[in-house]
Amino acid sequence: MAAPRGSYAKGIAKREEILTAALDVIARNGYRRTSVRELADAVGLSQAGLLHYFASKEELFQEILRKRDDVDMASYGIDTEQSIDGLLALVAHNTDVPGLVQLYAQVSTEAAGDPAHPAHEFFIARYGTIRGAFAELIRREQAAGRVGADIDVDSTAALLVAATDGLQTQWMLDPSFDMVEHIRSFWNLVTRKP
Amino acid sequence: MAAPRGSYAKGIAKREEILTAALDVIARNGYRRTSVRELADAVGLSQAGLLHYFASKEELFQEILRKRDDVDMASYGIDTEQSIDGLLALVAHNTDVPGLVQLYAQVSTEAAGDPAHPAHEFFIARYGTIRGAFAELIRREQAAGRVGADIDVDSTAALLVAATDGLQTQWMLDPSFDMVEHIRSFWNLVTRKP
DNA sequence: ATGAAAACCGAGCGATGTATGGTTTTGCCA
DNA sequence: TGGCAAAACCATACATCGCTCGGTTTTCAT
Repeated sequence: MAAPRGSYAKGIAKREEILTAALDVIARNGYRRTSVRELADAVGLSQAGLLHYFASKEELFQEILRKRDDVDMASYGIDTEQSIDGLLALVAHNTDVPGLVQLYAQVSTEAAGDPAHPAHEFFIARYGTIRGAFAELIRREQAAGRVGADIDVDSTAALLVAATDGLQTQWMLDPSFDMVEHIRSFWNLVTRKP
Repeated sequence: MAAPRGSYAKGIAKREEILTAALDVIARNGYRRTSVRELADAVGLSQAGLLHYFASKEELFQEILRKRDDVDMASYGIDTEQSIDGLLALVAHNTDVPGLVQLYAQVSTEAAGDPAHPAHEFFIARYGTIRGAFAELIRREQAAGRVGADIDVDSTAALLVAATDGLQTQWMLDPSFDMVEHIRSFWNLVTRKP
C-alpha cells in the first residue's frame, strides 16, 4: 500500500487557471450554453484533459461557487457578520459579477430541487450557515436595542436570505433594478421601532 | 390565400394531455433529467409527434407555467390581490405541488439569466404584473391605516416577491421549512405600527 | 366523397457529457 | 542523477440529447 502522491505544481496551477477561465467564459456565454469543450479550449486542454481535474461539469461549477464563497466570506465576513453593511457591500459587489450571480442562481436552484444533485448537501449546509450568521447578527442588534424585541429572529434571518436570493432574479431580468436599496429597505422594516 | 384551418378536436385534447402528463413526469424525475423522449412515451407519441405541438422543449415548459399561472390567478386572484391571504393560500397550495415549484424555480432562473431565452420577456412581464398587484395591495392597506405611511410601497412589493421566490429555494432544500409562516412573518414586519 | 390540412412517424444530424485505454511529463528517492 | 510511479494529458468512441426533414396516415369541412 503505497502512499498517494499529491498533485504536481503544474497541476495545481492549471486547476486554478481552469476555475478562473471558466468563470470568464460563463460570464460571457452564459451558464447553460457553455460546453466543456469551450472551457477546455480556453485553457489549452482537451475535453478529457479538463475532466482529469474535475470529475464532471457539475463538479467544476460547484468548485467555482465554493471558491467564490471562500473569497466572499473573507472579504465581507458574511459568516461572522458584524453589521448589515457587510451584506450590503457584498450585494453591491455582485452587481459587478453578473456571470457569477447567474451561475449561483442556476446551480443553487438545480441543486435545491434535486436531492440527488451532487451539490444538494453543499447548499443545505451553506444555507444553514448563512441563516445562522444572520440570526446571530439580528440577535446582536436586538441586544443593542437597535432591533425590536418582538422581532422573530430566525424567521427574519430566513427572510433576509430569501430576499437576497429573490432580488437577484429581478435584477437579472432588469439590470437597473437596485438590489442594495431593496435590501436596505428590508433592513429598515426590521429596525424601525414599534 | 386560404384561411388556415384550426386544430382538430383530437389535437386539442392531446395537447392538454401532454401538458398534464409532462408535469407528472417532471414531478417524478425532476426537470433537468427529463427528456423529450420520456415525455413523448408518457402520452404514446414519438419525439417528432410531441414536437408537433410544441416547437421546443423550452416552449413546452413555458406553456405549463403559463397554464399554472392562469389557474392560480383565477383561484387566488394574485393579479387583483384583495388581501395578503390570497398569497398565503397560494404559497400553502404550492407545498402540495413540489414539481411545479421546482419547474418554476428552474425555468424562471434560466430565463432571467439569459436575455436570449424564449421566456425572458414573459418573466419580465410576469414580475412587473405581480409587483404591481402587490404594490396596489400595500397601498390599499396603507389607505386603510393597516400599514404605516412611512412604508416604501414599491420596494416592499419587490421584497414580497423576492421573499416568496427565495423561500422556495430553502423549502426545496428542506421540505419541513414553513414558507407560509415566513411570509406571514414578513407581513408582520410591514403591518406593525412604528 | 374528396382533398387539404392536421396529426404523426422513422431516420438521421450535430452537439453534448463522459468513459476508456493509452502516451507523455513530472518530480521524489535510491 | 537516473529510474520509475504517479500525475498530466490526449484521441477515440459511445450513448443520449434536442431537433429537423420527408413522408404517411387521419381528420373533417365542403
